[in-house]
Amino acid sequence: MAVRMKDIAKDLGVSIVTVSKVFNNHSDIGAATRERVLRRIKELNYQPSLHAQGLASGRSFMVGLIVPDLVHAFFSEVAKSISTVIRKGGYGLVISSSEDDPRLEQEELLRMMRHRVDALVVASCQGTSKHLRKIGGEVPLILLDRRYEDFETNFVGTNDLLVGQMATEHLIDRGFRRIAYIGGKKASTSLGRLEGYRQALRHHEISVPESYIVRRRHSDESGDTTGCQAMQKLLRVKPRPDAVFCFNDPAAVGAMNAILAAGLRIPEDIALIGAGNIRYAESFRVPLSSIDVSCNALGEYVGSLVIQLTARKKPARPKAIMVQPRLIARDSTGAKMEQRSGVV
Amino acid sequence: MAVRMKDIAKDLGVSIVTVSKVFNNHSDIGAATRERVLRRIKELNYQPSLHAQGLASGRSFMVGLIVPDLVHAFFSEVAKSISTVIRKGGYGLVISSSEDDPRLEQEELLRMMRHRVDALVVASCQGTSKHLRKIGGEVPLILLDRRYEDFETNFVGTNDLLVGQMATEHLIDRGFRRIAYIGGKKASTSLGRLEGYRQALRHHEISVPESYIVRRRHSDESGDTTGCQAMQKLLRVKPRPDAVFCFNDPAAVGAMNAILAAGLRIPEDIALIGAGNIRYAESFRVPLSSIDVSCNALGEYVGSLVIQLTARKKPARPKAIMVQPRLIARDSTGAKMEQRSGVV
DNA sequence: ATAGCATACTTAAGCGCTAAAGTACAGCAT
DNA sequence: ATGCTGTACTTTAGCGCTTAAGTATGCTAT
Repeated sequence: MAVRMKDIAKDLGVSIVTVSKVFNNHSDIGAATRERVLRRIKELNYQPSLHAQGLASGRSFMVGLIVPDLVHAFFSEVAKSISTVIRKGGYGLVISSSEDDPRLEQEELLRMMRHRVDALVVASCQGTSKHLRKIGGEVPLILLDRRYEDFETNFVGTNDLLVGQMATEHLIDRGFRRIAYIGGKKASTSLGRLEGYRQALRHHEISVPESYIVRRRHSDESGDTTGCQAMQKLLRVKPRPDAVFCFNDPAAVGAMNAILAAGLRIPEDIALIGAGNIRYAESFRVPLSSIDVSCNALGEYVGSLVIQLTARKKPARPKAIMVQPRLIARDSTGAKMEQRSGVV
Repeated sequence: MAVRMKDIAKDLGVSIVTVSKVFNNHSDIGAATRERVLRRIKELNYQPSLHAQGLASGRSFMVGLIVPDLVHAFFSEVAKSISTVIRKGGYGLVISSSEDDPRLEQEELLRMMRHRVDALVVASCQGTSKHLRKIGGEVPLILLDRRYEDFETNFVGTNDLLVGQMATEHLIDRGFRRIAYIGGKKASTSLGRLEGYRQALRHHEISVPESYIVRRRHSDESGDTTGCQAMQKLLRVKPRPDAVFCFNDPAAVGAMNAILAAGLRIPEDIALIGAGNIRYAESFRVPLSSIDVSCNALGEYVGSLVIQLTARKKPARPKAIMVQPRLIARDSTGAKMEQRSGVV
């Protein structure tokens, strides 16, 4: 088995607590002893057992993160960012994916509770906030990206209304009028962006048939497949839309494939805009216009919130932090080719 | 704090051990008591502390996974697959990313040791096998995707020689002769694929200048940027290559951007093939030919190996499992447009 | 009637650590 | 000499669980 404090203590003829105190930088240890212990720790490459530490101290120094899909570049990018930030605070990240399945998410939530994580970050795909409310009572909880109307807790995400407005406004700007929407069924991101889309259209007194609005489940896990199916449905609607706003980029990729497979051109026949500005967005068959949400910013907000929440004992008033979205116009909306950042 | 066995035991007037035995399905508990305990467990939504379980049992039921880059679709796909497989065996997955930085990888390795993971899966970016050898002595270790000449341990990955041969053969088949290679500096995948590339060329008695072979560091984390830079270098070589084999898909995307930015066409001016067949490979600006490596197969092999390794106490003879690669020809090598699987 | 045995539990010990309380001793003032 | 202080430790207890080793009870075979 691994080296224990006990081993080091025995080797040096001191008590276990002395070793513990050296390791945790307590002040009441003499310089000479400290030196000896430190050397031995290094020699044996001692690594404390997180099990024991967690059990004894009541803190795990672990943060849990549950996302709907790790392969979705948006979430892995955010995960990376969160991990980098909290690592500086001495926290580790336990990542897990719900595959956009509420049941699996619930299981993973419980698993995180078993880990006794010090804080929990969830991009939830639950239909209701019921389970999360319960969890929120036990451990500091931060909702990521998606939130619930009836559950006021810490939230870090985007102003989705604005995302929807910006995307739709951009399409209107570019002269499109028959603008369709592809979104998810439950996620608040989809709802917020849909509302923004509707407001923008209303503001410009553009009306579209309800059949222009297609919403599907499993919009994040394998969003491209769903996006493709949704687009195929839209292609059958008369009059055919001349532009589509997809609530996320994977869906937009799927839509792109469907449009091109139908022999139509982007943006000449149908323009396309997504949201998230994922890695490779500019490298798709038609470089994809998107509403950028800074993953780094999200990760940093989450990270500092984690530090805050774990520091205080009294539950603080829930905080909602929103990252401002930003339009990135590319070919798929006929915007002028901008310099590709991938080209150095 | 969370509910403990102690609470349930007190509520029911039984001993803690009785509760533990019910929870772990021991046979020596009466049906009535079992029933009562089970009900109370459910009522209180009891979740055992992994800290305590791990400490007492010496097993953590955790598997560690360290990859160079979570945003690289190949690794997140494999992570997903591994997680799915080992979950069935009662194991959880702790994922962490090294950002293609050997120092960070070493830190994460140590963190995993602190977790006392029951097995460790690493797609390593270390220059040498030194640290990994040490780790391998302490916990069942599985190298994923990349291996070391001088370290015979469990390995799950691809036949890289074959990957290189298949890609190069395909380019030769398609009539290209001035074939360049873009790869990484250290990773065994890059070395193996390079060797396959060389063998294929030799076999067809094609010789290329050494300047056709470009190798860069950080080929996985942000591989697209590196691929782009490498391609720019290749574009300056005279005579210009008419085809490029990139050792992974992100690099190929970067190369693609560089070629198109230079005003050249794919595959008319330069053909391109990658490896990994990542999600979206068919959705890039030019649908990308690639050598497919089944992420699911990798995940399943890793998963069953984990189960095997954790089951036995004696260290078994190291196993090397290789997934057979498969050519997926798309537009970027001028292959006939195949049906896009994204279109249903 | 009694040993033998299975059934259904409990008690005891310990996993590796931490936090709190205790102790020994030197140096100093009174 | 006595008490007081600070320094440098050690002892004790306990975190929540598991494993192994009891123990009490009723049932069966002889």
